[in-house]
Formats: sequence, structure tokens, C-alpha cells
Amino acid sequence: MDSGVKKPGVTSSQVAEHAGVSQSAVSRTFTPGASISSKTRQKVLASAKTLGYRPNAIARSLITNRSRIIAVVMAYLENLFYPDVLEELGRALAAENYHLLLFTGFMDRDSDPVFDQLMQYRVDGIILASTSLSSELSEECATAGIPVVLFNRTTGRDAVSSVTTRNREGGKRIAEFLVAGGHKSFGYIAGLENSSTNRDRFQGYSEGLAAHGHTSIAVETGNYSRIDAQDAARRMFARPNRPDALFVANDHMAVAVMDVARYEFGLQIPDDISIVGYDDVGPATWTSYGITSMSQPVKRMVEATVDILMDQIASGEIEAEHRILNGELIVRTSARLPATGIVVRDGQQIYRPKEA
Amino acid sequence: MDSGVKKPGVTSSQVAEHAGVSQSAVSRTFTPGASISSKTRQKVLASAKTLGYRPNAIARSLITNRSRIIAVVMAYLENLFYPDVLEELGRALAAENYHLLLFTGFMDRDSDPVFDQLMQYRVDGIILASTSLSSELSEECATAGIPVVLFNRTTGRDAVSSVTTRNREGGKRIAEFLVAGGHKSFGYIAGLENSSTNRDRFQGYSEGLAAHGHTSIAVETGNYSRIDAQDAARRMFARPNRPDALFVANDHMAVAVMDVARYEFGLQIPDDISIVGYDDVGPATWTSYGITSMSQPVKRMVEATVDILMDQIASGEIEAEHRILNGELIVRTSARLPATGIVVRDGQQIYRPKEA
DNA sequence: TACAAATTTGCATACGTATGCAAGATGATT
DNA sequence: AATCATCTTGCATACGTATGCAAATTTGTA
Repeated sequence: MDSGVKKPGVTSSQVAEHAGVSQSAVSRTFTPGASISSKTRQKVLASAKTLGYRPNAIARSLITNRSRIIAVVMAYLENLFYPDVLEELGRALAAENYHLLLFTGFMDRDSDPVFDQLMQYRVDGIILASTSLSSELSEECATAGIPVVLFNRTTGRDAVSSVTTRNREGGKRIAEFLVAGGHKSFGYIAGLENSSTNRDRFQGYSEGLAAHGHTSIAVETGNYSRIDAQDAARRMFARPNRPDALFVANDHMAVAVMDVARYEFGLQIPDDISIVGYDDVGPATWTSYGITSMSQPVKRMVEATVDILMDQIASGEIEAEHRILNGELIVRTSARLPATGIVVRDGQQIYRPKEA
Repeated sequence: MDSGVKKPGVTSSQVAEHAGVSQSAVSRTFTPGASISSKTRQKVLASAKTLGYRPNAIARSLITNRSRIIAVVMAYLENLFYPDVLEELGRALAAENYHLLLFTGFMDRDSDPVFDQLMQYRVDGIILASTSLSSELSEECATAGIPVVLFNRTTGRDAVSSVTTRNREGGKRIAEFLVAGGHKSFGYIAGLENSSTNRDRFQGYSEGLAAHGHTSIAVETGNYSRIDAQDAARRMFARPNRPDALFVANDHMAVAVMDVARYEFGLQIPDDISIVGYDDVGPATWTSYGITSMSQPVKRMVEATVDILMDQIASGEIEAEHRILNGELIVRTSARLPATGIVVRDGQQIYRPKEA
């Protein structure tokens, strides 16, 4: 039964009075690197403890023009890859004493309200980890002078920083792997059609196949969504000339595709059809699926992202920077094995054809 | 190649000057319900648009003592139930014009730093959706006068609000379902041992079984973690008297348990063993698993949570409130079916024994 | 038209902190 | 002991907005 009023909150002035020093002294006590003698510092800390004082981050932000808040925009969390990323981001940002303001669940082109919110909170940086978000948003932010990093995505004009993996090379390696496995007909379940990851992966895939004389690819679109992927799979498997090798643009869709293959079409994997995914995340690693998949190194991607942001915040320079990391083709049970090229590293089977 | 300085940011005074009015007028234009004529309002809005002005939420917070930020604390996102909750929370809070500050990835008892951060940002409310978080934290926040809601969790002393489902009744219904299915020996894969959900689910389960004369339950602990659940399953299935009915405390563990059962022990589900889970989330619904599971109505739980917070913020009264919602036992393929009691609602099979 | 009531406006101040500047305290060097 | 360099400290002010109060304006009424 508390009073109906709002919490009062102890201020630095109150601490100052209690400790018999100036408000400045209190401020300096809680400002790393400020000029303060250890004697008064101790006095202040003691008073602060007894009064239960904590610096008001809001007021601090107002004067320093730094909120120590990073906005993270993610269209959806249904794909476990993103929760994974989110958790790592939380860790990495906390380590830098930054905090994470999450925006999610609005995958329409109607990005303006989000942008408004971002601007209103004067966030110090923005991470766009959404494959389906208007790329105007990123430009808008950059124009406003706020560091932006595209996570797992790029835009055509590279005015804004990004962190990605070699999606094209990944698609190519998958093609080589499937060709080496002796497959003859190939399919592709696409992600969001206007996303850079989808474009790059498919480009690499088709280039890789073309290099071995395979120029025809059966394509259906799953939009990186489970439901759409199921429908795409149904169309794919109902084709008269069903492919015997299938690259699904991410693992999230791949598990849905595998369920359709097994339980709706009675297909044996990998005997009747080989399936390869992308991300190496969550269910892909479970025994039921065991998806052969190009990995994306989440931890290193997150490190790079935070690194770029911290750099730009510290320097004030917003020069676009592009970090491109390597993945590996993790070999499991969802696709037929080629005769050679599989090596073991860190207890995992990976595909590494000798490049010559 | 921008200048090295920080973004300037348009202020209300600049807008005021441009529009030929006072700063107060600008403020009132952006304050719903404030006293302002529509004529000056239009002038201000026009100037604001041309200058690209957006109210500074930080400065506003300082004076109103309201940050419009809700802190969400989640220990881990590995279990898809939580990303699901997170996405709904994002939606619900955005609808109320609140924002979501996410804290995650620190499941140690070392909660003090988190608490510090929360306090420093003067968040308007806190949602603790973490099963493994020190319950002291919640009391601390309540003491500080900040509304707190425990999500999917309670503490012994009900000084702090909570939103849960009827876990005990859920456990009981699962017991009845398995007994009605003709099972004779029963097991339980436990969640975190000191969590309220685990305690309540197990209590209901054992009460329900006891009511039919089954007093011995094989228990192993999976700590709501995938890895631990696998180990627990191995121990469980290696027992000489392996149970033929198994209640796994949540779906996240249940899928791991099913994989162990099928691929390490060669068990047929549900012929050799029936498995029932809890949450009705993610993989549980996939064909590969098809877990019979007690549902938790995420959407309604989130609504209740936000509702409680908004009430307490608006009124300033922090009277603990406990919302307890109902779930249903969704029947799929992971457990043997009882002869009666299964009804169809909304296209789903659920178990509803006639209570008499 | 005159006057009261209601509405709108600007002034001034407050929110809680950080920081440049000058004054004061301390220590080092001869 | 005297001079100078180095630290500490407090004062005053600024950050960008909201709001009580009184003055100014508009609206309504007789």
C-alpha cells in the first residue's frame, strides 16, 4: 500500500549535501577519469550507498548527448537465427556498457513510425537485422548522423555499413558439394526475393552449377517464412521432374521443407532427395533434421557489428565499412556425401574441396 | 565524409523561432491534450516539418519523470517460447507507445549490475520473464517503486504481480490424459528445480497420478536446457524400468528428449513411449515432433502483463495483482490417445475429459 | 456595445547531470 | 623557505523540454 505518488529518486545534490561536498564532486565520482581525490571519492561513495543513489542516465544523456542506447530492429524472431543474434548482441553491448532497445514485429514498408521512435530517443546507433525492412530507413538514419549497421544484409549503394558473410561463395560451395555428390537435377527454395542474402546465395548457386554444365534450376519462393516455405516445397515436390538436390535459402525454411518432403510426399532424405540449408542454426543441428548447412558465424558477426558501431560513435566519423566473414559448409545427414573433400575440424565435418 | 562532430539535433526553440511563437507553444503542439489553438498548431507543425524536428524523448523524460521505457529481462532465448513472447511484447508495448529495453544472457545470481542499469534508466516498468532469475531482484524493484510483473513465474510471497497459467491444473490434466491412455509407469523430466512453473507442474502431475493410485514417478532433471534435457533423457531411458509415459516440463526439452528416444534408443513414439510437453510452442507443432502439449496462451498472457503495467503506471498504485490464465491440452501424435475425452475446437484436437 | 467567461499564449523556472573556468590546496624542486 | 607545477574543488551554466501562473486574446451572453 504505497502512496499514490511516483518514486522520488535520490539526486546527486542530495548526496552532495549528505557528504558535505559539491554536486560537481558527486558527478566526478561517477565519471570515470574525472579529476577527483580518493578521499572525497570515498566520502561520496559512502553517502551514495547509504542514500541508495544511482546516477540518472536520462539526465546524463541530455547533457552528454549520448544515450548509451543502441536500437536493434528485427522484423521477426520466428527464425531462431535472430534470437541467437539478439542474445549475442545483448552480451556484446552490455560488455561495452550499452543497452539494447528492441524494435520488432512490423514488417510492413511502413517504417516511418519506427524511425520516429529511434530519433526521439536519440539512440547512439542502429542495428538493422531485418531482411524485410525498407532500405530507405537506413539511409534516413545515416543522413541524420546516426551510425547504422546492416546485419546480414547489404544495400546496393554501399553508403551504409554492413556485416555479412560470403553469401555468393556459400551458394557456390553448396553447388559444388551437390555436384560432387553426383546429383543431376537441382532446385532452389528462395528467401525474400528482394533481399541481398537471397540474391547472392542464388547467384553463387547458379554460377556454381553452371560451371559444371547445369543451367536449369527449379525455383520456388518461400520468403524466409515457414508457411510460405511449406507451400513452396509442395509445389516443388509435385513437379513432374522433381529435382534430386535442393538448396533451401535458410535453415528455418529447410526444416519446414524436410517435414513436407518426409510426411507429405514420403521422401527419404537423403536417398530420394538431398537438402542443403543456410545458417547452421537451431533445429538444423538436431538429430531429426541434421541439415547440411552453410554456417554463419553469429558470434563473430556480432563482434564485428558492435566493433563498427563503437568505432563510429567514438570517432564521430560515419564512414561506411563492410565486414565480410567466412562460413563453412557443415556436413550432416540431409544430403548425400561426395567421395572426397570432407574434412573434420573442431569435431565437425565440413566440406573443403581442394581449390586448385 | 561528414564532419567529425556529433549530430546537432533540432530543438523546440529553433522551431519556435522559425514559426514565430514561443517554445511553450511548440511543446504544447506535441503534447496531446495541451491547450493550443489549431492555428498556431498548424504553424508549428509546418515549421517542425521543414526543420525536421522531433521531440527529444530524453529531455521529455527528465521533466515528466516518465521514460516510456519498459525493461524486459529474459535469461535466455534458446527456447522459442521466449522469442515468441518478446515479439508479442514488442507489439503490445508499441501499441501503448512504450518501448522495450532488453536485458538478456546473464543467468547467474549476479543480478546486481542488471538492477543498476534498470534503475539508472528510470524505466517505467519491468517484466521479468526469466525463470532462472533471483527473486530478490523483483522485490528490490518493487521497493524502489517501479511496477514489476513476473511473466510465467511467481514467487512465494505474492508481493509482486505475476501472470501465469494454471500450471498445477495443467500437470494434473496431463496425468489424467496419460492414465486414460492406459499407461502404467510414469516419468518426469523436470525443469529448473527452484522455478515455480516446474514445482507447480510436477505437483499437479503427481497429484493427478496419485488420484489413480500411481505413486511412483521416475524423475530426472533437465533444467529447461536442451543439453541437460538430453542427459536427463539418456538416464531416464537407460533405467531398467523405463516408464512408458513421460511428461517433459516444457516443449523445448521435449524435442531434445524425443530425439534421444528415437535416435539413441531406437524407441517408437508413441508406441514404445508416450511423451507430453508444455507450452505448445515452435517445434512442438512441427510434423516431425507433433508434441501433445499443454498450451500457454502467449498473446493473452502478454496482454495481461501490459495491462497490469499500464494500470500501475497510470495510477501510481503498486498493488500486486495476479492473473492466472487457462491453457488447453493440445493433442497431437507424441502420445497414445485415450478412448474418450478428445474434442475438436478451432481445428485443433484438445483433451477435455468430462468433469463430473 | 459592454462585460464576463473561456481559451490561448508567453514568461520563467525546474528536471538531474556534466563541464569550462578560476580559485584553492597540495606537492615538488631549488 | 620560496617558487612553481600539478591536482582538486566549487561555482555557474547548459542540455531540451514541460508546466504553473498571469497576461493577452478570443468567444459567448445580455
